[in-house]
Amino acid sequence: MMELTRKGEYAIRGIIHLAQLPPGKVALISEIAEATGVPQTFLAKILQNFAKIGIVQSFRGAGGGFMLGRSASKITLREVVEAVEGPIVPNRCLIGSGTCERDSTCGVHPVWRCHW
Amino acid sequence: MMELTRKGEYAIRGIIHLAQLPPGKVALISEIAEATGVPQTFLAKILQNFAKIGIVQSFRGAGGGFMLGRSASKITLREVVEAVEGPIVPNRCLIGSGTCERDSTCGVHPVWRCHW
DNA sequence: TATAAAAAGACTAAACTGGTCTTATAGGTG
DNA sequence: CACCTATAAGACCAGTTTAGTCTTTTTATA
Repeated sequence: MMELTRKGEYAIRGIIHLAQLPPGKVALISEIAEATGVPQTFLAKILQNFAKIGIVQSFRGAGGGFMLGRSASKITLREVVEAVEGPIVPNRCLIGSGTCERDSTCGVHPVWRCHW
Repeated sequence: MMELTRKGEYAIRGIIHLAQLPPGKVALISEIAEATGVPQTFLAKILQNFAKIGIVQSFRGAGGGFMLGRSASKITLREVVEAVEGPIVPNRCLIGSGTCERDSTCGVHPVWRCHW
């Protein structure tokens, strides 16, 4: 199934919710979870990860919460998806040269490479 | 990981092997498996499935084996991939209307739909 | 009939998915 | 300082999927 996982779908929903907030406003995880219909602790994990790579900013303690780490126009859907799902690439053998031992003999490799 | 599974990769290798044979020639599963570096019983499953949907033709008994079910030019990579991995669609909510209960309220849906 | 080959189906270990739960830590407030 | 509010971190878990293997059956040929 070449589909997003739940995690990917949830990540997008969360980011979009944050993007629609007035700039500078922080949102509680409980609020985001409720609005997006995502299990709160699961969404928290996702956003915590995003905080590490700068897509969102998090604030602990009273008055804390989450907001985007930079302006929405500088965050791509692809970036969000790849952050949770890993690189969008049709085949492992394209990730880097040397990762596939069939690289030199397999007739499929050059085709993938050319179309990607 | 938005990647092909092993099964998808193996399927492609198998089909390409068959496509490179002289037309009308049947290949033993053992031969295909060896040439493509795929575990034989696993590849057999894949090709047996392809036989059911007509992508390949199979012949049992002595002198049997596999060949393409139609000319290679009429078989698309997408068809092969979708046959093993399921439909290539980024999000479950696009599969059919009514499959997602957030359909009417979710701001993400129309975006997906429009770009797909 | 013997043999060669695919077909079918049961079975398995390991990894991944989609979470939950508990504890720790950081920041405000009185 | 004490207390409360929030995120952070990490252990844990059931269920599903992946990537196979193994055995038995069926079919075709010589």
